[in-house]
Amino acid sequence: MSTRPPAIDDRLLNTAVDQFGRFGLEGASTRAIAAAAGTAMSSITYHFGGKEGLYLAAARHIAACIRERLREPVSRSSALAAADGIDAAIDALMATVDGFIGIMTASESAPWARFMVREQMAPTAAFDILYAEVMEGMARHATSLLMRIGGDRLGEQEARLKALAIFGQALVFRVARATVLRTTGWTDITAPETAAIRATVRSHTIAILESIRGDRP
Amino acid sequence: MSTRPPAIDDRLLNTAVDQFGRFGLEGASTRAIAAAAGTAMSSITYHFGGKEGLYLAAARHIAACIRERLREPVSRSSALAAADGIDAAIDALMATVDGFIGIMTASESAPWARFMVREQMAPTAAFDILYAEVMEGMARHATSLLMRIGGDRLGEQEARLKALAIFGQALVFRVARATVLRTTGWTDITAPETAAIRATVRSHTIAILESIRGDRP
DNA sequence: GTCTATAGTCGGATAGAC
DNA sequence: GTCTATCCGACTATAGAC
Repeated sequence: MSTRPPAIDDRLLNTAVDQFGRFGLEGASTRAIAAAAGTAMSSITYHFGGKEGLYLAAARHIAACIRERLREPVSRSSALAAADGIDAAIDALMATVDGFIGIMTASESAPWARFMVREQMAPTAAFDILYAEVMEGMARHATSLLMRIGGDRLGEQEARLKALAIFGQALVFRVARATVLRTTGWTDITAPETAAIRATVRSHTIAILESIRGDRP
Repeated sequence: MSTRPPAIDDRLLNTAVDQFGRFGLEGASTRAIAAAAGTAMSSITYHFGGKEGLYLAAARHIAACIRERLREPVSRSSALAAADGIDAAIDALMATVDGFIGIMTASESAPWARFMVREQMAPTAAFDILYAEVMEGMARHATSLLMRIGGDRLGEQEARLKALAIFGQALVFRVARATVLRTTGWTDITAPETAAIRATVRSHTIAILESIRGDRP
């Protein structure tokens, strides 16, 4: 069985992520989504039960795409984290941050991000899906690594805030994309720009982690 | 002249920022905005020429609010930056970051952020207004301070990326608010939570700036 | 499963009363 | 300046042909 002709519900999901991300649940129109997916509007009713069902399915679709994209960095990070010692924890955290930078700079994440940020700032039931499937795991993983690095000098809540701030350094390059392009003069973020971002965020993160390590009494 | 009863166009602007931020330009309805502002829909036509005019006016309104809120931190930072030396530049940058954290944690920035992030990820003419009035100045200011701190070891483009990443640490606490609340267990971000965020971002930023200073040959 | 046709609601713009 | 009344297009949902 070839995978060439995408099933109609797959095409609906992809266009739904795009349109809902741009215009929101009430702003997007099922007419436009169906038309862009090359089908009739009533297909949405048939496959997803209606507009809201399609919206939640779009959230699950995004979560699955991100998990797929994170699979390799996460397993590499976990392998590194299996070793003992603070250096292993640092390497593991850097691998996770690298994976996150990869997503934030990839062009495919643009529609995901529009959808997700909307949910972050005005959450609906879709946020529960996204949090449980994507954010929670990353936050837990990064927090536990930071606590290993910080030892007993670092409380769990402090570690959580540090993890959020560290990821924020990469998040800005997706979420404030228009400002990034204007200030840098870039027209797009491709391989060389990603390398520059990676170098910046890596050096910052190393500086932050060294300062945690250096905080020992 | 008292300022007590807000003029109808002021009420329209505030509700417009909220509704456009939540639902976008096409998702929000002028009927709903007018109703929430306590007036007739045709007032929007009269005062702003239509839906699009109101949208651009909302962007200008946000820019004015943010500039007002940044006035004091910016002048403090500029005063600190007037002194010679790297330490003065570091103090000035920290003051700017502090001001930015203040906005990102303030509850009043929630509607501004919804509107602005939407423009960042799918820019319209409103982004030109926001960039020119708000982002450009902050980016330039922070970049020039970073170049003073880095000396000739730091290129302008590097400094720009560093500025973006540093601000990203604070941005995440507004833009990924739902995730922040879930992972920390907080129900809101008020004074004590802001203090914790401030401590985290300050310590990270100092570590980053020290690493730049330490990069000298 | 996918389509067309239809019903009922709500959208923005505009004209005109006051 | 602010309101009400009206126009017409676009929306979601649903019924039913094939």
